[in-house]
Amino acid sequence: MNDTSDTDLMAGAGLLFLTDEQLMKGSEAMFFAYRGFTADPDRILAESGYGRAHHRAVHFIGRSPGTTVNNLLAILGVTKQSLNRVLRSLIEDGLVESRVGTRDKRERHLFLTEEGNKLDRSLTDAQRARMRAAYSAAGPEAVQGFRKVLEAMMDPDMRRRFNRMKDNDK
Amino acid sequence: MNDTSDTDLMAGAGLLFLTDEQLMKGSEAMFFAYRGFTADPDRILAESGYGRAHHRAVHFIGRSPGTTVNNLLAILGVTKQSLNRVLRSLIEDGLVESRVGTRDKRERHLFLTEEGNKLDRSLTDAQRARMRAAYSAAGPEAVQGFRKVLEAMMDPDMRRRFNRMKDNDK
DNA sequence: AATTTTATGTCAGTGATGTTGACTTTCCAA
DNA sequence: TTGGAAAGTCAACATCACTGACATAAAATT
Repeated sequence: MNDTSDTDLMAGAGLLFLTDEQLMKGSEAMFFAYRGFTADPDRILAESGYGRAHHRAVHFIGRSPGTTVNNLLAILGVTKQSLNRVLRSLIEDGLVESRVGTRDKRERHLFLTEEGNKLDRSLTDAQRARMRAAYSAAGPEAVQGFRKVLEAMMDPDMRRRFNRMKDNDK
Repeated sequence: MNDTSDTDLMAGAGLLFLTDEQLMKGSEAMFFAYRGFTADPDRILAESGYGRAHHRAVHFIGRSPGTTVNNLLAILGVTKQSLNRVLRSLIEDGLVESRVGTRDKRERHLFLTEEGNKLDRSLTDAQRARMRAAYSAAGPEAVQGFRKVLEAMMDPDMRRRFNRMKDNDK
């Protein structure tokens, strides 16, 4: 049933020995790690009555103030109907401000209010703390490898977008 | 261990120089990478009329044949009501078999049927292909680091469980 | 033997998040 | 002026998660 084919052996500039078992463990590590990754923000969000979708919207608006709805849609990879529901609640609750574009009045530019910034900061702080702890535990070389693999795992479109988003280290 | 390799990332003994910006980029990389990570299985599942919850159940049953419902609950971190809905549909569709325990008749031991194995394989193959591609692109040292950071990012309970899962064939 | 705990299953209700489809309003640009 | 892009809205629906309440059976404990 279980093959131990020659796919275990990858030849090339860097020789890579990867068994199916190692790849499967990698997948599972990704699954469990992502759970840990979202655990702290989820707790904070639950208190505020928001979910992960709100977190993502707040995060990327805080990261790129004045971003348009369309841009946010592309980053988040959801439908405008789904995003609209989230944005509406954030705007109603006074966490996000939507300003009609000056150059193109069809566009809405999104900004965090002071209250929105407060939530953003508390979420970011929590997530940063976990990232920092994980990085510290794993060591500096591990961090480089971590980032390289994550980038390689993205869909090409998202990788391009990711690398265009802000100044890259490494 | 070797603390002298990346001076731009290292401070003294075990302390990392990590700017908030670097940590934030790490978080975003995690977010985008996870989207890529689930993209291929999601496509396959959509054709079969299943979701990620089914994927996870099928995966871990395939990985540990004979596992109990309770064990699966702990691994997946969902409520029994949520898991039950998923398991019921998988059993009804003939992908999973539930056998009453011999030693403890309260327990149900879960197994994949031939059809369940087929779905599991197609999902696993897709995810493995992406993992393999990402690993190849990132290089062998990166893979080590990737795994180390992911493990450090897990909640302690899950990390223990993850590391205990290695040879768990029951 | 009686009671409690454990393991599982089920029903009902709720909420967050996502989808498609159909439509309107606004407004830039050919 | 007309076509189409951008944004918003509404309806309907699916998935997946949650809580709470309850049922059943069997193991464990008293």
